[in-house]
Amino acid sequence: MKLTVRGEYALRALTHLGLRHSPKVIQISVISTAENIPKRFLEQILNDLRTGGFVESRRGVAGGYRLAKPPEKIVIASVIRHIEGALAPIGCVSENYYEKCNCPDEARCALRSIMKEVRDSIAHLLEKTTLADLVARAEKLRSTDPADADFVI
Amino acid sequence: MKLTVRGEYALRALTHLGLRHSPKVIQISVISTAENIPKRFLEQILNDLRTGGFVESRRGVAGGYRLAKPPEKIVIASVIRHIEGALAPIGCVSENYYEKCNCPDEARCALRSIMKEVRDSIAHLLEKTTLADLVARAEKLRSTDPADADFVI
DNA sequence: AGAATCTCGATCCATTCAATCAAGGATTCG
DNA sequence: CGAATCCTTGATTGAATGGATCGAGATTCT
Repeated sequence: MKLTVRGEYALRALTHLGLRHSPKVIQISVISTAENIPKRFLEQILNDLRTGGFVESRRGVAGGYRLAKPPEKIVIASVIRHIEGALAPIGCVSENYYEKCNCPDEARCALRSIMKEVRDSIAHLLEKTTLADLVARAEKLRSTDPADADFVI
Repeated sequence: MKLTVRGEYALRALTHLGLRHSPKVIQISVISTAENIPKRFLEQILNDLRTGGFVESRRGVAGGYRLAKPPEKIVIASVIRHIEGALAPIGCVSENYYEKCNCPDEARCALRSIMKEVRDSIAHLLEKTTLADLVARAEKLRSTDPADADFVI
């Protein structure tokens, strides 16, 4: 699994929405400045998250985005799969995005068997983690180290 | 971590050499045809593995490649790091290829804390796996399912 | 109507990947 | 020695991907 900037932005935006989860919507520009994400790019990403069913939008003057379901129901693995594609380090061990590789005999490929284990450990971790966990961590981390916490330039 | 075709080829070539580990060298063209890897490309990759200290070469008529050290000493994580770069899914949690990310506060980034766990589980798995393990798996897999094993077209 | 905001497709540029090519050196065998 | 064989190095190509921006259109509120 490789998380591109796109995926990173998606998860950071979701965390932002999760921390302020409510029926009220939040504008792209607010998230953009708070999270330091290029606005136009974030636009694309939020739209993508919408078609994936993770957020919902409201247009017009008081428009913006909010989560489409409670944070506990948003599984990180699903988000990454939707934005980035396979979790697996190589196509031939992916469950959701399988691709045949060109090795002589896939069923007896030793590399494949190792990579399968890598995939499983990644998937296991990310399947059990939800946006609620991310939000909880964010809240916990926010309160740590209050000494430096004030040093925001 | 994402394994490109380049890394896949590198590990398959190493496995090939590992299965036939001896002072005698094996030619590029032999590995190329046996493993179904484009010869010119494999040339590049083996050369790269040589500068990484994983294999050594012998020139001339009876030239070729062999492992530079016993399979037990060749750690898969090192190979992947040399060929592909970071194991971590995102730069800001990489131990060997750290890159700062643009989130407002890296030390309190919830995403980073999750990705750190992913990185650790990947690294743990690949650090403890050596080429000897890969070879052992290959040998074990070779003997399974002997019914279909003969059907090589 | 008009302003604010999301929507959606087109486009751009830089980088990476996979692969090939070309020229040259080194080595060994006969 | 000379030729075959093979490694070495660097350049290059073509396709795909990633990051980002733009512009016009649709929607909603006031």
